[in-house]
Amino acid sequence: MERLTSQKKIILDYLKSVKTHPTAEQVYHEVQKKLPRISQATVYRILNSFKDKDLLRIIPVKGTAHFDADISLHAHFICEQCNNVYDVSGICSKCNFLKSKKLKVGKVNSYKIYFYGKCKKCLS
Amino acid sequence: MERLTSQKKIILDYLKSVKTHPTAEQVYHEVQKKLPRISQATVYRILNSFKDKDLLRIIPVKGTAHFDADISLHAHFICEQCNNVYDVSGICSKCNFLKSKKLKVGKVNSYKIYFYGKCKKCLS
DNA sequence: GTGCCTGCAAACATTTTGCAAAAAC
DNA sequence: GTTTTTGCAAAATGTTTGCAGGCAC
Repeated sequence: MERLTSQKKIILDYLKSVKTHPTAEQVYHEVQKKLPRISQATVYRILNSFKDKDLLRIIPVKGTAHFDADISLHAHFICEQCNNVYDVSGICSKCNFLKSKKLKVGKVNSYKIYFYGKCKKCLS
Repeated sequence: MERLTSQKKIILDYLKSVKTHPTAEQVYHEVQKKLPRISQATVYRILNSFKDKDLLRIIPVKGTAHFDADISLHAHFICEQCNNVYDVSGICSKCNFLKSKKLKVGKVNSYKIYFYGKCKKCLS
């Protein structure tokens, strides 16, 4: 039976509370404020278990995983300058043909759309 | 001035010759057959320089970069079982609204579409 | 010959693992 | 009390870097 620990609660609460998409490192530093003795290994283990339970999605940015606890269908914008990740909603609903479950190459379970560019903050 | 070395030639030839999307490790092992003394560092350096010159695209699969020397606009299918990457053509041309250069969050330079699922080979 | 490029080894960043102690149930 | 989970440290993985020697020009 799985156990509900304060570490899991606090990590999930944190991820749900932010609109950004933090890395494991950022989760670790933020959660550390409430649990000073937590270790990075625990953060990674918990994030992986959440991923396995489909509680979050991973956005790969330059070889580093970013975590998104909003699993509703939406695209992401990745700033190539600051590496921050932003949500882009409304795009996926227009792409009906992306929803096809079969392709020549195999059976599709899911799809992802990523935009790359320069975010508002970095443009100014 | 940049110099044309046999390492660069052989790596690019290899990437152009395959329809798969090899990792740096796979490039290294393949190129090693022709250049037994090549090092992994050289492979990484050359792949990075090709990326900077826009000769190839990177497809991130579970934290590992796969390299695609076909830079024409196309989507990718990633098999969640064997981690192989396949091309999906014809999809992007249907997504005209993805070509918008402006989003609320910033200025778009490019976009990518990834499908995830189980490939033909792993299904059978 | 000059200066870019390579090979080697070491460093680096991110993530995973083994294990004993601690916490959840 | 039993079993899962944690913290710590070490290892594993993927990638980058410093530097001396080698090769392209």
